[in-house]
Amino acid sequence: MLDIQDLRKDLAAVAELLKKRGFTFDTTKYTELEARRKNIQTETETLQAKRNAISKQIGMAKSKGEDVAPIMTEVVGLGEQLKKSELALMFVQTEMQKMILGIPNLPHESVQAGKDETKNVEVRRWGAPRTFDFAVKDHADVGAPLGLDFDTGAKLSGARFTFMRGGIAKLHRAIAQFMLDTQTEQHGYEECYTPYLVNYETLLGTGQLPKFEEDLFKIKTDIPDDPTAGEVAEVAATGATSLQYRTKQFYLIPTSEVTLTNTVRDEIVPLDTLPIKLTAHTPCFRSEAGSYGKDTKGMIRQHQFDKVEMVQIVHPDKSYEALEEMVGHAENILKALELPYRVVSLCTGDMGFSAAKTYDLEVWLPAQNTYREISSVSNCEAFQARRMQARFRNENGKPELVHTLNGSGLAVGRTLVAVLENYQNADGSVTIPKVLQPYMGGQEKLTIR
RNA sequence: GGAAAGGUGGCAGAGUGGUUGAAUGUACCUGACUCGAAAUCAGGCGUACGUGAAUAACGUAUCGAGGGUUCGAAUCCCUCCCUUUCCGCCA
Repeated sequence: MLDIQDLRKDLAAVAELLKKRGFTFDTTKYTELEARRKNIQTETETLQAKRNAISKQIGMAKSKGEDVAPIMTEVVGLGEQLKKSELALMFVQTEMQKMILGIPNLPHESVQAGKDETKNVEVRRWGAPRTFDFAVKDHADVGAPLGLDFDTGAKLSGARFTFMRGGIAKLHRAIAQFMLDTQTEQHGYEECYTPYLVNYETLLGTGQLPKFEEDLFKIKTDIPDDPTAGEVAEVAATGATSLQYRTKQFYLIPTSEVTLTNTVRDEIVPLDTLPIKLTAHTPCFRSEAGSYGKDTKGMIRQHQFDKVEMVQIVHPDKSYEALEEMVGHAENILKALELPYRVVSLCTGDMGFSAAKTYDLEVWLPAQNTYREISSVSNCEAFQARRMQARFRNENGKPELVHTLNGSGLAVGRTLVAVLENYQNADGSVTIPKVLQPYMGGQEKLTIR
C-alpha cells in the first residue's frame, strides 16, 4: 500500500513512477473520489460534532434535573441525516481503499525501467558452467531412475505434482536441512515453524490479496451451525434441506514470506529488537494460474514445492543494506553447493507487486543451457508494513513503519533440479555435493536403483 | 466438539447508560529538590484520520471485531473472533 499522503501531495509523480512498472493509475477517478471523500467526511464529522454537543447538553441538564424536552427538539432528524452521511462516507472510503490496495509498490530509483525480463540487468556471475564430455540429460531424465517419480505424482494429484522416493527424497531433505542450518548458524536467522494455512488478513498484509487470489489455493470449511431445538423443528416442518453454515476460509501459503512477515502485523516493536531475522522451511502452494504450457516437464514449476525463506524486518534506514546482505546469504548457499549462478537486478516491469527492488539469483541449468531463477530477494520498504500496520518505536518514541524484506534461501525443488543436472555423471549416477554429504550419512553418490 | 470465565491505554486494573479518551497504580518524559542519584512533589504522557504551513490548534473515530437499541454506549441487545480453565476427541 502506498502512502496516502504521497498520493495527495504529488499524484502526478506517483502515477509517473507507476507507469514505469507498467501500471496505469486512473488519476481522474482517484481525484474524483478524493474530492467526494473530503466533502462527505467534513459533512459527517460536522454532524457528529453537533450530535455529541447536544447529547452532552442533555446529560448536563438531566443531572441538574432540568427539563430536556426543548433540547430534544433540536436533535430531531439529526440521526437520520447522520446515518445517511456515515453510509455515504463508508461507501466512498471502501471504493478508495479498494483502489489503493490494488496499486503496486513504487520502484526504487536504482531500478532499471523496462517492460519485461529482457530489460533485467545482470549484476554479477559466479562459477563457471561445467563442460560435459557426454550428452547432458535434463533433471527429469537424470532423476527418474533415481526415484524422481512424476507419474505417481500425477496419479495422486495431477499435473505439476511430484513424488520422490529413496535417495532423491533424502537428497531433497538434505538440501532443505543444509539451507536451514546455514541460515540459522551462519547468517543469524531465527528458525521458525509456521502455519501453512492462513487467513485473509495475513495475505492482505503481504500483498497477495485482494489482487492475486487466483494464484492461491483456497480451503473452505463449512462448519454446520449447531441448530437449536427450535430451528431443527422448523427445518423439519418446512422440509428445508439446508442448514446454516459458518464458513471458515483459509488459504494455503504461497511462500512462508507470508507467515514470517506477518508476525509483526499490528505490532509496535521496540527499536532494539530490529533487525528481526526469521527463516523457515515450508512447503509453498501455488495454483500457477496463467502459466499453462510453461515448464510443463519436470519439477521447475509445481503446485507444491519446498522453500527455505529469509525474512528481515528492519529500520527504514537499513533496508537497502539488508537487501544486499540477504542476496549474499542466498548466494552463499549456491557457492557452498558449487553451483554456477548469476545475480540479476529486475527491471520495473518484472518485479512483484510489493517490491521496490528485487534481485533474482539464477542458477545454471546445463540441460537448458541457461540460467534459471532459484531465488528472489526483495525490499518491500514500507509497502507491506503499511498494509500490516507493522511499526517500531523510533528514537523519539514515536511509532514508525518498519521496512520488510524477503528472499528465498533457496527454493529447495529447484536446487534439487540444479544439483541433478550439474552433478550428473555419464553412468547415470549423480555426485552428491560435498556440503550435503554429512546430511546423507556420508554418501557420495546417488546411483541408479 | 461440550461447559464455564474473560477480552479496557506499554503493563496492571476500576468502571454496567450521561460534561469518560476513560479512575487508580506502574512504566516513561519534563520540571523542582539534590554535588549527583534515590525518594518525594508538580505537570505531561495512546493511536488513526480530517481541516491546516505546522511534530500548533481544533474536530472525528477508537475500551477484541461487526451490527443494533438510544438524543447519548466501554456500559444494554445480537453475531462473530480470540484467550484461559475443565471435560471429550485426536497425531
